[in-house]
Order: sequence, then C-alpha cells, then structure tokens
Amino acid sequence: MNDVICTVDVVLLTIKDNGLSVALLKRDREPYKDVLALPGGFVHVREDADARGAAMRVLKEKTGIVAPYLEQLATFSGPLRDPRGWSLSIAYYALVSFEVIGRAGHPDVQMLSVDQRLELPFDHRGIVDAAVARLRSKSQYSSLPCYLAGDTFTLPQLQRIYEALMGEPLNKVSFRRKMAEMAMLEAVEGRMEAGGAHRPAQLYRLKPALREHLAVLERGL
Amino acid sequence: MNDVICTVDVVLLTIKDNGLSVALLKRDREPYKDVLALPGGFVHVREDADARGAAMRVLKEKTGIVAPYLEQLATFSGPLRDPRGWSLSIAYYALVSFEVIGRAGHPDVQMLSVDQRLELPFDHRGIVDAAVARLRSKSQYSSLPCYLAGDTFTLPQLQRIYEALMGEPLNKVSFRRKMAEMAMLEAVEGRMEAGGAHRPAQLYRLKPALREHLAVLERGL
DNA sequence: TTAATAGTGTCTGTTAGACAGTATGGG
DNA sequence: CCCATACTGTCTAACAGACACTATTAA
Repeated sequence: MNDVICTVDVVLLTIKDNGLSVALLKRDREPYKDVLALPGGFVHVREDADARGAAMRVLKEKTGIVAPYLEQLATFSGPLRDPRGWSLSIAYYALVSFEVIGRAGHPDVQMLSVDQRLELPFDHRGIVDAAVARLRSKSQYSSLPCYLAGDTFTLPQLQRIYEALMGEPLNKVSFRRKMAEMAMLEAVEGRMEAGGAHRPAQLYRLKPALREHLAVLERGL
Repeated sequence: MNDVICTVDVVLLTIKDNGLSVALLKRDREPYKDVLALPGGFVHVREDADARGAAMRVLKEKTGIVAPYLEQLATFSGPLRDPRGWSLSIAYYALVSFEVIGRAGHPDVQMLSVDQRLELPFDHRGIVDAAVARLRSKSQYSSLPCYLAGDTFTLPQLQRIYEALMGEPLNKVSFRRKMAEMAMLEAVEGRMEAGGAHRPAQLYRLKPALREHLAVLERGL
C-alpha cells in the first residue's frame, strides 16, 4: 500500500556576483548519473529524527555545510517525477554566505546563477523556482536576507543583498529606517570595513537572539 | 530502507459564530479509535496523482466536501508522531463557508472552535495551529478570507470575517479601499441582502478569474 | 419619523521617499 | 585640496485611520 520513495532535497542559495546562485552537484548514481542536480537523498528511518534532520544530514554529507538557516519549502510528489516510481521529496532551502561555501571547500559543488535557468533532472527546476520565490517573498518584510550576508557586514552590503533579491534599487534612508525598526542588528565596535578611498562603513552583526527566528516588519520595505 | 508511513491530513477551516472552527472526525480504527482527529489517510500510490490528489480524495471521502481552496501547509515527520512507526504526513488546509459543510451533511463531522484548544491525537494539535497561523498571516495581505465567505456576500460580512481572523476591529473606510485595490470583487446586480430594518448591503462575489489564484496587497490591511 | 446599518467625503496624523547636506577615509 | 562613499536632517507626497455626513430600508 505504501511503496512510496521518500527523499529530501535541499536548495542551497547564496549571493554571488550580486545575484542569487544555487548549489548543484553531479549525481553519483542512476537515474541521471553525472547530471547536475540538487543535493538530495533518501530519508533514513534509522538515523533521521525527522525530515529536517534528513535534510541537514544530506546537506552536510554532500556539501560539507551546516547552514545556519534551513527551512522547509514544500513537498513534491507524484508517479512521474522520479523514473523509479511514485516518489515524494520534502524540499528544504538553506541560506549561506558565499564565504561559507568556499570554506567548506567541496570541489564538486557548483554554484550556478538561478537566472541561468539551467535544465535540471526530476522536478528540480520547479523546486528551485519555488525556493527562489519563497525567499524573494519573505525578503520583502523580514530579516531573512541577513543569512546571505557573512557573520559581520555593513549596511551598504546588506542593502545590495536586499536589492539583488528584490530586483530593484531601494531608498537608502527608508532601508535604514526599516533595518532599525526590525531592531535585529548590533554594531561591531572598533572595526570598520577597509577598502576604498572613502569613509569606511560601520560593521554590524545579527543580534544573537535573532540567530534562530526572523524579525518581521509590520509593513514591507 | 524506506519503510515510511506516508499519510495526508487536512485541516478544514470555516467561520462559525464569528470565530474559526476546524473539522474533526472520530477515528474509525486504531490507533486512537473513536478519538476526534483531523480527516486523514494513507497516500494511495495506485489512485492518487500526487499528495494533493490524496488530500482531495481523503477530504471528499471523510466529509463529502470538495473545497474550492486547498493549499499545502507543511510536512510533519518523525518516529514518535504515530505509534505505528516512523511516519510522515503531508498536511493541507482547506477553506469553506459554513453553509458548504451543512450542505455536505456528513453527521460525523464536528466543527470545533480552534480557540477551544482541544487535545488531539498524533501531532494534530500542532498541525491545526500551523494552519491557523498560516491563514491568519496570509489574511493580512491577501484575498484568502474570501474563501470562507459564501458564493455571494456583502462587504460588512466580509469585514466581519477579516476581523475574526485578525482578532481586532478594522477601519471601515480603509477596509473598503483595500478591497477595491485588490480588484477581486464584482457586484451581483439586483440582489441585496435582506434582513434588518436598515439599508441593505450590496452583494458581491469573487471575480471568476480569481477563483484559482489569490489577489495580494502591496501593503497589508 | 425613528432606528439601524450601508456607504462616502474629507481631514489629519503617520509613513515613505527625494534631496541635499555633513562626515570621514584615501590619494 | 579633491573625490568617493557613509551617514543624517528635513521637506514633501502618499497613505491610513478618524469622523461625520448622506442613503436606504423596516417598523
């Protein structure tokens, strides 16, 4: 009655070159061997405390990354999405800064722009699209994009991330008012961003209390 | 490797007595026989086109209702939620007007206020809470609550539904401005609400084009 | 005519964005 | 000094909510 193939897939997103990129790996077995696909795998009833645990395990095994933000996206199912039979995938999306991917140093992981619209096996194209839509939607009224920044970042850097997600330039004064309204950042004393021939920007980090749950705005950006 | 119990559960919500109520049924088999629980059942690989199809089938079988709005909520999983073993439930939520439940006429279906916080078997209490939170959240900026009204309704009726969901009175002028902004309603000619010793209200219905997808607001209510 | 609710015009306080100014680094 | 970018003060336009007024029915 219940011969359902149960898997998890993870859409690992980051900001690279001012645009969203997704982590893909060449599959190491059939079906679609050697084709670029999302990191995914079977749910292991013996090891996994739940589907989220399976997603964390799969992400760690395939990319070496323990993502600070991992949220369930949706479940995709049906008889046709996997040639092996009626299958079901609980999809998660994870957000990390580009540095974290570099530090993990898995050479198999390829970061491809989501705008490139590469064809993907299974229904992975639809899963990626859903993750990007969810991220863009939540970015309009929450602190979610902070997880795409590094541990510390400046307000101009953070604004560039928001702008990349929203696809339009934002008003600087309004943006800063909103960030203050969410009350999620704390200044990192002493250290400023070096770099250009101009005034350096204040560094911030997410308040430790907000490492787990998002800050949200009454009205969007 | 994949001995996962795959089920769907449906949170059928309606507005009754100016408050949210959820449809519950006495379970007809073990575990938790005769205990009130969400309508749910196994995914049938032979019949169901996907998990959504399973949810529609289960809802129809157990309550006689074909809901105009049925959306995936989340997937709940783990070894402890079902005494039979490591299980997974893809939860959906559906919205209908109270009349539709009456017309379906299934005497086993009980509508209980979500505020009553009745204890439920499995993790059904958490599933109901998640559905209510999702509905309340989406109500702040979309036409979603219209599915809780009947086929035709007046603006005062619709405002009362929004107010029941938001838990606070809304400004009449602003509410009407927002409904106009969403451009989702069309007046039903000729017919007005009868009833009281006062001016009758204009009847509206959802525009046919919006029967499938929601209208959303740039800024919330 | 009165009571009761439907629907609308308008005023005002709040909020968001434009603009322009000051601040502070490197060259 | 100049230039570039960070940051901030302030004006204005858009928006949301309060209030009051008109409209329309039954009794």
